[in-house]
This record gives sequence, C-alpha cells and structure tokens, in this order.
Amino acid sequence: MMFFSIGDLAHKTGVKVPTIRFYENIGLLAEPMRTEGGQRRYSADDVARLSFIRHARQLGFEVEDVRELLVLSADPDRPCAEVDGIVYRHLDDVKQKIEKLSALQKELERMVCGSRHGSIGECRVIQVLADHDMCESDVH
Amino acid sequence: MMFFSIGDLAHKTGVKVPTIRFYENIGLLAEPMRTEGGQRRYSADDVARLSFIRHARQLGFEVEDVRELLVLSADPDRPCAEVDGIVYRHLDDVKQKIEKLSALQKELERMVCGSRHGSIGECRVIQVLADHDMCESDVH
DNA sequence: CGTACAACCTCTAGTAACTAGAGATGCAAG
DNA sequence: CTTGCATCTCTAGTTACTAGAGGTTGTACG
Repeated sequence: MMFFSIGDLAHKTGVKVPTIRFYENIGLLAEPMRTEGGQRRYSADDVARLSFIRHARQLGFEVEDVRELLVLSADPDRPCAEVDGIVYRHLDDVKQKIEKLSALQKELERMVCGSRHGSIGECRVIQVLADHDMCESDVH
Repeated sequence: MMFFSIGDLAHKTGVKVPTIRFYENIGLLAEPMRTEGGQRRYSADDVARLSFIRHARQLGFEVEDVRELLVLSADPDRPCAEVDGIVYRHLDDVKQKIEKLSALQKELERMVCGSRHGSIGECRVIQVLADHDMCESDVH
C-alpha cells in the first residue's frame, strides 16, 4: 500500500476530496502521479503536507500565508523571523476581530436588554436600528 | 431641495455609491425616481431606509436579516417576537465566533510562546503545524 | 448659450475559499 | 462481465460588495 487514492488521502487528513483538488489547482499541493486511467495517486509525503495545510487553515491562516509557511518550512536553515512575522500578524488580526465582535456583542445586548414589549411599533430594536444615536457612538 | 442625487445620498448616509446601486439590485432599496436623463433621484425616506440598512449591517446582520428587519419594521402592529428572534440568533452567532477566535488566540500564543530559537529547523511554529498533537486537542 | 468636467449610467468581472452539480469514465469486487 | 461506487473535468454558486471599462448627463462658469 505505497500509494493511495484521493478518497484515502481525504480520509487520512480530514480534508474533503473537492478541496484537495482545489488545493492542487491553486498550487498548494503539487500535481500527483496518475494511474493509466487518469486517477490521482498519493504518497505519505502528501499526507504530511496536506495535514500541515489543514492544520494551518484550522488555525485561521489565509491560504497565502499557508503557501508562505510551506515554502519556509522546506528550508530548515533559514531564520525563523519570517515565520514569526506571519504568526504575529495573524495573531493581531485575531485579536482585532475579537475586539470588534465583543463591541458588537455589547451593543446587541444593549439593544435587546429590557425588550419586554409587545408590538413592533414600540420595538426597541427597530428604534435603535433606525436611530444611530441610540448606540454607543464610538463602537461603529 | 426635495430630491437629491445618488452622490448626495451616499454622503448623507455614509454608504458608497456603488453599494447603493447594489442594494437596489438585490431589492433592499426600491427603484428610485429618475431624471429625464436617467439619473437616480432620492427623497428623505430613502435616507431613513438606507441609514437603517447601514446601521444593521454595521451591527453585523446579514443582508437577508436586514431584508427581514425592514419588512417587520414596516408593520407596527405585529409582535416583536420575530425581530427578537433575529437579534438573538445573531447574538449567538457573534458569541460563537468570539469563542472560536479566543481559542485560536490561545493556541497561537501557545505556539509562539518561548519562540526564541534561530533557524526554521527547530522552529516551534513549524513543528506545531506539522504535528497536530502538539495542540490542545479539543480546540480544533 | 456653449462648453468643460465631475458625476452619473450600465454591465461585467473579481475578491476568499471553497462547495455543489452535471455528465462522463475508471476501478475493483463478485 | 457486470455492477456500482469512486473518480474525472468543468462550470457555477456562495457573501457582500468593489473595480473598471466605456459611455452619457447635469451644472457651473465664462
């Protein structure tokens, strides 16, 4: 069992079959060998590479970052600075998103707080949406 | 000055001109009057509606939710339950996203923590990416 | 009244990262 | 040899816009 099908690769890595083909299309994965009939055949190296990709994607790295990380990881003698840079940038991005979402959460909770009413005519939510001044202004 | 151009509307609401046309295309905004030459002309009602849309979008509601909120807001006698439903669903969504991002943040910080090394050969980040078991397993 | 020119018009395509589907072919088990 | 699941390629759809091409209108100024 040296080589296996795209379905097997999907199973081993948890990446769906169409996504594997997509990664090949955009050059994240190299074109694999083919059977005479034209079906893809993969090796253990492909499992490692695709697992790396999947893991990086799960950690929220963009595909272009993953591409860069793959290039860097292939070169053991280079300094780590570039890798660190990518990670720190991503981390900042994540923190910013958390900030924004927390502000949203607060505003949404403010909106529905005390929302015991009856009809839309006096619906606080609708009123707030219609009048921006009812929000905490610096949020958005 | 009863009616104004798309540029004026953009200025009054903070929504960009192409976005206004886009909202008209997808039916969020009604087709406005036109000059003889075919240019759009808007009224104060359009400012109110578009401001509502912008505000809802800034609060993270999807366009389809905004559409629904607009329908509901036009009907003052209906109960508020549907509006509340939309808001609570969105709020849950926001909370879930915060959860996920916080987990990511933690994992990323774990990854770079103590990342004083030299070359990619012993780069902790690359190692973690290559080996999922180095992560806290329940996160992803 | 003529003209310059910013603002407007429509339409298409591009973004991110896949996912779904159509229609055709391969492969392996019984 | 047949059955049927897996695979193949290719196109289009998702979200919410944004960018650009190529052409027209409105208005302010002289």
